[in-house]
Amino acid sequence: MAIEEFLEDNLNHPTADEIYNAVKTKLPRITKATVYKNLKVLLSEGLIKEVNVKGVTRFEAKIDPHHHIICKNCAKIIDFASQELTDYALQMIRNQKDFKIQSTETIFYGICKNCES
Amino acid sequence: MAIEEFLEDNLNHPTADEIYNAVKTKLPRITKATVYKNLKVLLSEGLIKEVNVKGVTRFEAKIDPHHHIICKNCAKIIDFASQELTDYALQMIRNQKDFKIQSTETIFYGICKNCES
DNA sequence: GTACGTGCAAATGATTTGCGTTAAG
DNA sequence: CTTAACGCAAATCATTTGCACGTAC
Repeated sequence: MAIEEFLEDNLNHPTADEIYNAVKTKLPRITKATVYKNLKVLLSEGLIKEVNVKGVTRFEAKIDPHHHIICKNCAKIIDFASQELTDYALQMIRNQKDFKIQSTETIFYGICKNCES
Repeated sequence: MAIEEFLEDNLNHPTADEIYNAVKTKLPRITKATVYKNLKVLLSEGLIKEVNVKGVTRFEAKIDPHHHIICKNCAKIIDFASQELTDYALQMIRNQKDFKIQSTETIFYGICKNCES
């Protein structure tokens, strides 16, 4: 189980399948079911977070709140930390009465260096 | 096909399944495959947008750029229009060099009135 | 022995694909 | 006739579930 955490720190925003393949090199007998079960546990413990892009679910080790930049072409994700932006967004929404807001995250869509040829 | 668009305007952020059920009352012989095919066409034409929450894909008629407030409990989504927030976010990211940013969207997570009992 | 995490295989659910049919120009 | 959209059934893909087993306390 600690194996998952280890992996989370290394790769950037892998899918469940990518995690499975990576862990398999260390634990050849592991199955996807086990990976999913552990991801679920880690999620419920708040140790990791899931991000959804174009219907693809990816996971990341949860550090502090941050934002994401996503390539519209290859779906690559990079983090963008900015407490300032978080604060500003929360400021904007402060008098929303139908929801009790708990957190916020901004997503930027664009094309990464690799994909603009 | 125009039927889909019609629906998009009415319901708020329905899933493919909800769209299917709604359209079926008008066109009883329609199938999910047709709904998916049309959703794909509308997406590629830029007439609708998809939003992903907790692995659930929802669709909305594309109007102008806006943000979303999502209930962590029931996954209900409501829109939050704020050009000001959009502008601020783009301002924050302006000297990002690895990505050519095209758009941005902020998501707020919270609990809706209905779900806080 | 009791409980928990595992591997495995089967089940589920969403989305996609292939294909024969149909309606419109 | 030709094309594009459709309905249908089967296929695919991600994720989940049930269950029997082995290890640790």
